[in-house]
Amino acid sequence: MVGAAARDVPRRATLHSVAAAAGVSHQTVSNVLNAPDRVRPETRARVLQAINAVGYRPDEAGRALARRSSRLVSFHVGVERHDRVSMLDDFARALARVGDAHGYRLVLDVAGRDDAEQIASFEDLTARRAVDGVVIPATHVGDRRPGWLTAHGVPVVAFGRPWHEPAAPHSWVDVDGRHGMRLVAEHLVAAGHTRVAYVGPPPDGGMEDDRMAGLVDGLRDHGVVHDPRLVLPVADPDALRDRLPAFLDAGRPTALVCRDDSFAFEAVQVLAGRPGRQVEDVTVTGFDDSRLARVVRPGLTSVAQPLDQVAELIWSSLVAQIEGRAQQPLQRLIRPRLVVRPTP
Amino acid sequence: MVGAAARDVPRRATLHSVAAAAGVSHQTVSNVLNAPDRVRPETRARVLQAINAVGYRPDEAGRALARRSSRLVSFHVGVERHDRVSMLDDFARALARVGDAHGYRLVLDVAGRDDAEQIASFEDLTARRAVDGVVIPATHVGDRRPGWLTAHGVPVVAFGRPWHEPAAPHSWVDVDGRHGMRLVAEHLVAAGHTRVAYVGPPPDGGMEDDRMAGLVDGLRDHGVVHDPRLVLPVADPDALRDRLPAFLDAGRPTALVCRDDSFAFEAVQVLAGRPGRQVEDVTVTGFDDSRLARVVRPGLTSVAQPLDQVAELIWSSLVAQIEGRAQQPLQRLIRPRLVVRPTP
DNA sequence: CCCTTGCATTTGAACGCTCAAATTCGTACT
DNA sequence: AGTACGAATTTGAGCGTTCAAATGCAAGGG
Repeated sequence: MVGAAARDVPRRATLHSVAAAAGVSHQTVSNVLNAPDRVRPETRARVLQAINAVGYRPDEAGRALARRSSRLVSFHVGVERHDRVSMLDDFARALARVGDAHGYRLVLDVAGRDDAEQIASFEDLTARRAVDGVVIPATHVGDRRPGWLTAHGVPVVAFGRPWHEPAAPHSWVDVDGRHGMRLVAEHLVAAGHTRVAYVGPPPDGGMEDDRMAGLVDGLRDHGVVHDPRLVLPVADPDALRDRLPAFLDAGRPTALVCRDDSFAFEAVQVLAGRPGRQVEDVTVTGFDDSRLARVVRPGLTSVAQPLDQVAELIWSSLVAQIEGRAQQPLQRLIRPRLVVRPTP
Repeated sequence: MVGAAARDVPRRATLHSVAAAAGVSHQTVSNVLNAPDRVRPETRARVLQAINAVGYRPDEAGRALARRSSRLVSFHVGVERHDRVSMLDDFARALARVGDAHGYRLVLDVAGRDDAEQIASFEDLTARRAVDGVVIPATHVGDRRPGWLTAHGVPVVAFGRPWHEPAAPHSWVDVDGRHGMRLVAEHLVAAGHTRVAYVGPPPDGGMEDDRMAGLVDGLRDHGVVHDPRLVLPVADPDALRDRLPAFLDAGRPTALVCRDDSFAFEAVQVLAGRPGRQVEDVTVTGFDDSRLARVVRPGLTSVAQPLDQVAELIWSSLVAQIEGRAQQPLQRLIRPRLVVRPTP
């Protein structure tokens, strides 16, 4: 039953059948589709009419084979997920949408437990010419993937800086977390806070340092000296449950700047659970402006990642690389904006 | 620079070059890969050796053209997102992972604002032979997409029942929400609850009715008659903020069964905000066992959708349809399980 | 000893497109 | 009038695979 339709149909329209119908050569039909300016307007109209009459659509496999390009890009994620709140979802959507406008599509590849395994997966994918390029949606300190891909001539753009090697020659886009945290600091100082604490994972030589430094710098720029004791290093948001209350009692901060929305969310929960105190006693801020930040109460002031812009940049570089007209790697830091959510 | 590697390489290994190296014909090499049992073990070993020596990998475009199948399946989502918490993420991951095991890959298609637009997108995709089939990750009452696809011979499996037309001939997999709610009811009755309220969107002739009915039936089966006044119909979780307090005061339920985790999450927030009362005074349950249910406090007892199993079923049917050996449509209801999270 | 059978392997033709080069044709230039 | 040019169009090859049919070859039956 299923699939029968494909067999019943007299025959699939091809470049040749359309050409015959329009009284031109197959290549003229191809030109009408791929380089309309090369064909005379009257001819073009006639061909277009024939195309519509038979409902012709170019076959992707034929195209891919002839142009040696699938117009497919791998969105590569590891098999395990670390983040409690996923931005991946919104990001993948933005990427797919923008890619469509460029004539490219996104393939979801879930493979590999670590860099080595993922690199093996890239090797396979590109050797089979299954994709034209790769998007790496998140990087980590010491990430070997972008380097491998670039070294092997595979078009790639990473979302995330090469922290360990700032001069790495591959393309990347990242959100300027430091700037984001400065915005948070500015906002808090303007609201009268002077005892501002930072909550997040300990320094890792990468993003963690960057975010915290942004806060400290931002506070300083607005006349507030950050007390180094007002830092609560916790690897995982879950740990806040045990450690946050004592931390609050010891330092008495009036604001809690969290490394991301997961930490912020957990912090809010802990605050809400303190007997005899109001959640609102301490202002909590997050980062990512995830769905969590939007639904939790009190609403979380958070730093929003401009995902559409990131997607736009990624494709512009990726397409340039794929089409062989990439002058130099794209290496761009994007300034996020602050989304202020006043406690109701 | 980029892309240079592809040009420098002497020449890409093909079926022919491997065949020449192994001293056999191209077809024998093809057989070693696609039908190993057709070739003598010694020959097979020799060919395999040649394949490894040159690092040959079959070209996907060539394959797709010859077998008229891309081994690509569209994961089709609309441009707008309705859900506050997305399971899409986990679901897409599960689907991609299982698909890989079947030799298929998932393409992320973000297109269309309504059924008609999405159908146009399907039409295009299949006419270009860009994909072999489609997965529809969520259906709605009156959904026209699965019907259109099936009528046009496009392999499709929907995640979600055809509520308006139970006998619809297309393939689908769904989670038995009614059963899930029965589990919730059973759990609550066992915990001693008798005044159990339901919170969720008003009846829609589909899933909404099903979930609520499951609760009512479940309660009855365990000796509790559900008071029809203990239903709070709200279209959106946000509305709970205004309406839940009065509802609680009026009916004094001891348990709040929510249509899904978004509602449950919102309910917990409202409960936590009530002056002079404990969150724990009322037990809240959710549905989906989303990330939200896992991180909110108190932990939400929720109904877990067995996404891996769903993915497994979807691919089994999809692949059967694609390969033309589908006997009859897959129409399967899966029983979810209850994840109990005791309030600490 | 020849013919059949069946297995292993080879041959050649698609599949549907794009690219590069060749051809046609009308126009302008000498 | 003859040639040169450029634009529009056509021709033919090639992309790398699979499928169907043909061939080669050894073993078994008459």
